[in-house]
Amino acid sequence: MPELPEIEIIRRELFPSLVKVRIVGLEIADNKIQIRSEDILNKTIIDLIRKGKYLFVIFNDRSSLLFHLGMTGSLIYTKKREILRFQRARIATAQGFISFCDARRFGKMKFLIESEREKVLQSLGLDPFFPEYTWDNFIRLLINKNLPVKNFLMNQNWISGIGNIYSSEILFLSKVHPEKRVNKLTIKEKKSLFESIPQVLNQAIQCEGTTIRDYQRTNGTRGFFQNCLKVYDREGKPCLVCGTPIERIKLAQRSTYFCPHCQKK
DNA sequence: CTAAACGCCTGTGAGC
DNA sequence: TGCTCACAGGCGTTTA
Ligand SMILES: [Zn+2]
Repeated sequence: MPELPEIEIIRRELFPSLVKVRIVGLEIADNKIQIRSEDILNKTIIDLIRKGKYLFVIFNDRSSLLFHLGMTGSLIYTKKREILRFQRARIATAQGFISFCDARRFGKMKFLIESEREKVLQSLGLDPFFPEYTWDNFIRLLINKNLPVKNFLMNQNWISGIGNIYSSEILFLSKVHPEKRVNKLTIKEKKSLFESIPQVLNQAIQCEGTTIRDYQRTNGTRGFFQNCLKVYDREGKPCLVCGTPIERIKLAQRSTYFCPHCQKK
């Protein structure tokens, strides 16, 4: 479900409800989640950090909870204790409840001490909104890569936060064909990609994320960037720039959408 | 080493 | 209505 913009929206929405608040309970309804209540009970949340598609709830002793929402995960905040569909875990705070719902159970929820969190953060590639996202660091990543640029964008070890929807959108804005090999990109295309990545993600954040089927904000409502998608899920529909029908192909076993006229190999 | 393919999970909607 | 199939915002592991 969620890529960088959706996680960032969730982080911003949860922040005022969680920071400076104490954990008072934990209920787990899925044996794939292994957290002991005593790991987090009575700790106070001091920050919420996002990198790529990961969200960390940081406690006063620097330990943290890691959340990754997989394909269908959501974090729903409620004042009262509620039974929600596909709920895998529920955290009670002094103020309310956070429910981790996730139909396909690809998501992750783990307790980490500080050094473990550092390791996860280190393993993730450049986040497009971190200060390390610079032109020099960006082009260094492209060296010696012989794979389709779409696959490159989706690999979280190089750049973190881009998934299947936004990779197609970024490539359309950059006018780059998704199958173009990274080592064949022109300098102009590289520059265009470098700029399009934060631009598309930013627009999606302004629109509170993309809800096509599963994504929900923390109050259960939908985002609206799905109304602004230029190519994703628009197979056969006219390109909004030139009118050519949008095509769908498979790359890395994932649907990939592009305009064959605006995005030449 | 790099890059591609597979497997994990469950739900939904289209077509027959 | 009921069945089957394709498909779904991801990623860790296995294979080539
Ligand atoms: Zn076009």
